Amino acid sequence: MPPTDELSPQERAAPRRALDRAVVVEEAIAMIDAEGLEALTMRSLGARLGVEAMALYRHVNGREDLLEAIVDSLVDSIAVDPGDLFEPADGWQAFLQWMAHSVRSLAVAHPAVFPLVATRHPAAPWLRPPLRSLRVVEGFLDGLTRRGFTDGQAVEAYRVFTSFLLGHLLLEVATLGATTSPVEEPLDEGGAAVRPPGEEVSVEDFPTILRTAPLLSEDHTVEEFERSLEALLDRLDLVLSQ
Amino acid sequence: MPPTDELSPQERAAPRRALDRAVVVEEAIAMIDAEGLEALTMRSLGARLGVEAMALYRHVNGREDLLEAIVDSLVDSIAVDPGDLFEPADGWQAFLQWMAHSVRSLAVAHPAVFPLVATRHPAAPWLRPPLRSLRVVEGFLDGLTRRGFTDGQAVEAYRVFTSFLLGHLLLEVATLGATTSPVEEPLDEGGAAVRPPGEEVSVEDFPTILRTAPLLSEDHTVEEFERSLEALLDRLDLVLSQ
DNA sequence: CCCCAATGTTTACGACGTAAACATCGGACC
DNA sequence: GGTCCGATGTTTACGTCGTAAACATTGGGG
Repeated sequence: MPPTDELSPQERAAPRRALDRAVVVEEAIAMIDAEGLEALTMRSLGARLGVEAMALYRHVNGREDLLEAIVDSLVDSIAVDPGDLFEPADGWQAFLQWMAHSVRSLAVAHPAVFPLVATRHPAAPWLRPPLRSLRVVEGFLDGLTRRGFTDGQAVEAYRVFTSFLLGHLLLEVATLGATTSPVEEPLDEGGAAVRPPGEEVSVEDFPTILRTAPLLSEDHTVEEFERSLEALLDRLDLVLSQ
Repeated sequence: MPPTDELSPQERAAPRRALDRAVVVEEAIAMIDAEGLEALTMRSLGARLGVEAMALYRHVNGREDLLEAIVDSLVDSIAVDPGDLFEPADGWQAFLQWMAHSVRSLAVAHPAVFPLVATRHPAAPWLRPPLRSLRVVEGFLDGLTRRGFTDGQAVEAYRVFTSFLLGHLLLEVATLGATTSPVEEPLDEGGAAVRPPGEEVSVEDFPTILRTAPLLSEDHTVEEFERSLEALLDRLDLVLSQ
């Protein structure tokens, strides 16, 4: 091979990568992870990539399209059963466990982006977050029907499964954001519409909360996820066997 | 009584109500219901109230505070067991059913606001959306402990209950938004980064989706909610009895 | 060699949230 | 009854946002 293949001058010194759609999206995700959703701005993302804001418009059709692409990118990283990893004989329970943990690891890896995945309107009304891509839904339904579910059962499982994932993971990333977030706000401030100190509400007025406070502040997100997943599988098992 | 008590001139002719925090918040909710979250602007809300944007700042500490107040207002409308409506003897199942439907009616009444309730960071990390007010949590925990739950069981029930409500209701309002929303976007547009027509992805490439499409597009949100709620109660029952 | 398509920049505009100074006005108090 | 004041709404202004449009640059193919 010819030696002309060496690094070109700007490849050596350039602190900025060549821009394309994938790079823009990837860097946007990294930025949200690092500084939060509200910090993602066309201008700031451009700056992060060493480029003016308008340069991004060559690769992305505006901010909305960028957010859409971010969501798509994350959802496409969900590992649906590869087919050769699990034999159908492994059972649908293992299959669903695998999928659940795949989605959960996505959420935990990008807690600040997950609310976007959860709340943006999907392309079709029957595409339910967080399993909101055709590829993933196809994999889900196919995986179940190949393991003995009827079409109706698979679709019903899709519905309860998405509800389960959405509820648990949204709450999990919320607590994650709370413990990691920049700083705890003082929650009070001299201002216009603040309550007069006489009628301030406080935890003191709620005896049951006060009593259970130590329990409430324990973090059980992980076990909770596992046990609720188990419960869901049990429930599906019951529905299947009748 | 003296006749000076009659309507003052501006009360007769004024199309705008007297402003205060409650009115501002109430009108903001109405506006979101009518035109969506992104249509809520300080300027537009002011216009709707017949007032300049800056007038709102007398009653609300900026946009963030307004959104917070909207969420608080909705959450405070959740009817927790009034205590005289249910006797403890009615059982915790009826109590939880009551609460679940109370929260659900809130979500259905304000589908465009509910995502706000679901995703905004609560005041404390253990305050889980959508049951994110001290009053509601106190009512929840007290209601259960007065019906035989231990503190630990009540707190665990709080966790699974919030996950359940969040997942189901967020998905329900999403479909509601999809069927009600202004207009279905064309989803494609001549533009920069559109796929070349050769490698367009389409539902046609996903046989299982294609086959189950009629099932997928059926709307079962109501029965799904009821049946999942039943399943959750059964599960709690099991945990209780052991 | 020249030209053009792709890529990034400059400039500009309107909408947004909000700080600050100003205007208005109805009741409390002497 | 006049005078002041606090509450409420308005005006003006600034910085930031998303983005349209025109322009500059540049590297590879005829």
